[in-house]
Order: sequence, then structure tokens, then C-alpha cells
Amino acid sequence: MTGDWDRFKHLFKRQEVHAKTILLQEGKISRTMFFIEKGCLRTWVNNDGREITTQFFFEGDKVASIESFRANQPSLYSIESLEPCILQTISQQEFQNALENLPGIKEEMQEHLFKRLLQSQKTFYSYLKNNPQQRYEELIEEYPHIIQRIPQHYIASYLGITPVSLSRIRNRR
Amino acid sequence: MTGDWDRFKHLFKRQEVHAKTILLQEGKISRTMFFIEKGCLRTWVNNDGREITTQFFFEGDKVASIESFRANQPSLYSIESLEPCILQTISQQEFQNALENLPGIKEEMQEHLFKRLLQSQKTFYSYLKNNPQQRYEELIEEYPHIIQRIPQHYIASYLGITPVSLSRIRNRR
DNA sequence: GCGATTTCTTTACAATTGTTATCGTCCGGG
DNA sequence: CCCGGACGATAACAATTGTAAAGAAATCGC
Repeated sequence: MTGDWDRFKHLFKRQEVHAKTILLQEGKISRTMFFIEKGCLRTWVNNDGREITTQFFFEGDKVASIESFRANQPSLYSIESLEPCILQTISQQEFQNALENLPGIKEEMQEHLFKRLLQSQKTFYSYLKNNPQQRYEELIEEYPHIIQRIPQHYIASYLGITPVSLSRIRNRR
Repeated sequence: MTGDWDRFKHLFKRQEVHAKTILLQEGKISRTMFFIEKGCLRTWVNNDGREITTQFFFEGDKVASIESFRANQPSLYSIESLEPCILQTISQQEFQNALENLPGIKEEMQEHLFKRLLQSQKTFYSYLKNNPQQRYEELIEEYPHIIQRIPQHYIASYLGITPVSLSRIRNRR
């Protein structure tokens, strides 16, 4: 899956960051793409001072505000570390070079984009169809490692509810 | 915007349908793409017998379950006419031909896919950030024609609430 | 090691939405 | 022209979630 990815992994630079480091701020243009070697990240949006987590990322994931990275537009969300991380980073510039020089990367990017669309739609439909309790149960089913690894208030914000409400749901079970 | 689109409009076949015609059923693989000449469509998902509308389409829009159309996977949603419609349709086969023979169409499709990702994300974030009342007000702001043209219970299902709740929200204003 | 911070739970109350049912209006087909 | 279905409003009640505040436990940083 990330086979092609490995081909230009040597272009990356190693970077270590503390927990709670903002790697990309909402509204800024994404100039860097990250590959997680160790640790985890989240993306989140600001809503009147209240944070809403939109996604979690773990070892092996590549993370960027693709929309921003690709179109040079302000990112709709922030990217932040949740744990101390070891990251491999590549700049937009270097990535452009790779795009033009390494065959197949372009197609892989498109496939990646397509998968993101599917994922985004799937998450969206889960929101439409299920209530918070059902979404929590779905999370336990499909991504148990998230429950075990991520502090609950982040999960609550990911589920679209308050930590109080998540605590109640957990007690109902 | 649809400039390139016009270039192969002659490949389309005209089709007239009644209101409430299912053009693609959830779970089936999309083999046809539609261009709306007159009328409007909606996409919706089935949730335990309850319909949830995910999007509305009007004159000038092109509609397909792109994800299904492109990857030959079962569609996650149905496509249905809300009014009597005049449609221009193209089969997957003919579309493939166009893709290979007409230069630039491929890039246009990718751009279209990218825009769908952005749109999908935007709608999703609106769900995350806003309550039903705010989403209704946003709808009035940004897409007033939808309010005027579409029966309320479809709008309610689009907003993720019951018709009863939408009626209450309208009365609160 | 220890104080400060973070995280989670609990409580009480308010606000919103869902559920079910009834009723009136409008519109189109036979 | 009339009947039936579609559509929207309303009411009463239940269930869920949000809000604010307080406290206990765990964890972090120095």
C-alpha cells in the first residue's frame, strides 16, 4: 500500500516533537507533509474557542492538509501532536520535485485523494445515520486502539459531544 | 467551469423522467452519469427504513455516484428525481471512451473529484460546528433556492432532523 | 518528590430534539 | 368533482444532550 511511498522516503527529514505541538495552524497554508514514525497526531477545527477533533493519525500514516497542500489554500484545520512524536517530513518544494521526477507518484496521490474522499464520506454518513452512542460503539468496534490510546475528551470532541456526555454514555453500557 | 464539459455533450442521450423516479439504487453499481437540463434530483441514504437526504442537484449539475462510477463499487446512496426532469445521460462505457479520446477530460475529472472532496468536507464541518437551527440559517443564506423549491420534509432530512423539529425551528425565528 | 495541570466523573438544571398522534390544507388523478 | 395522498403545523410526553460547577484521581514537569 505504501510501497511506492518508500521509494522517496529518503527525501524526508527526521523531526522530533513534544506532545501538543502545533504542526500546522488552521488558516495557514500547508507547506509540509508528515509521515509518522512513532506517536500520534490529530486534526481539529476551532469553533468559537471550542476544539473539535476531526481525525486521528498513528504510526505509518501520512498526514497533511492535502487540500491546502495541493491548492495553496488556507487549511481548514490544525494538525497537532498528541504524544511525543518522531516524524519524517518533506517540504512542498521537494514534494513537487518528486511529483515531476518520480513516475507513478502522481497517480498514487490521486488514489490517495480518492480514498480520502471515500473516508470523508463514510465518516459523514456515520454522523448522519447514528447518534453519539452508536458512533461511540462503532468506534470501539472499528478502531479500538483509538479508545485505548487517546484521552477521552479528545474522543468526545471527535464524536461531536461534550466530555460529560461521553462519560454518561460510557456509564450506560 | 463546465466549458470542457460541453465538448462532449453530444455523446449524451436525452431522457425524461417523472417525479420520484429512482435513477440509481443504493447498493447497485453506477453505470450512468446524468446531466440535469431541467428539474432537480436528490441523493439519499437508507437508514433502517428512514431516508436521509445528503444532497440536492439542479439545472446544470452533473450527477453520478462518482465513487461507484469510478471504482465499480456499490453505491452508498440512491439518486432520485424530485420533480419531472429532462436529463442528458451518458453510459460508463461511452464515458470511458471520452476519457481516453478527448484530451483534458481526465484532468477535469480529477479537478471535479477534488472539488467534491472539498465540498464534502465543508458540509461535514458544518455538521460538526453547528446545531440544526444554525444549519437551517446557513441553508437560507447560501442556498435560498433550495428552501423555496424543495418540500420541507426533504430539507429536514437533509439537516439531520425530523420534520417536526424543522417546523419548530421555523416557528422560533 | 511534589505542586500544578490534566483528565474524568458526577450532579442539578435547562434546552433541544425525538416520538407519536391528530388535524387541516393543498394538489392531482381518476 | 371528489377522494386520497402528500405536506405541514401542533401538542404532549420522553429521552438525550448541553451547561456549569465541584471534586477525585492520574500524570507531568521541574
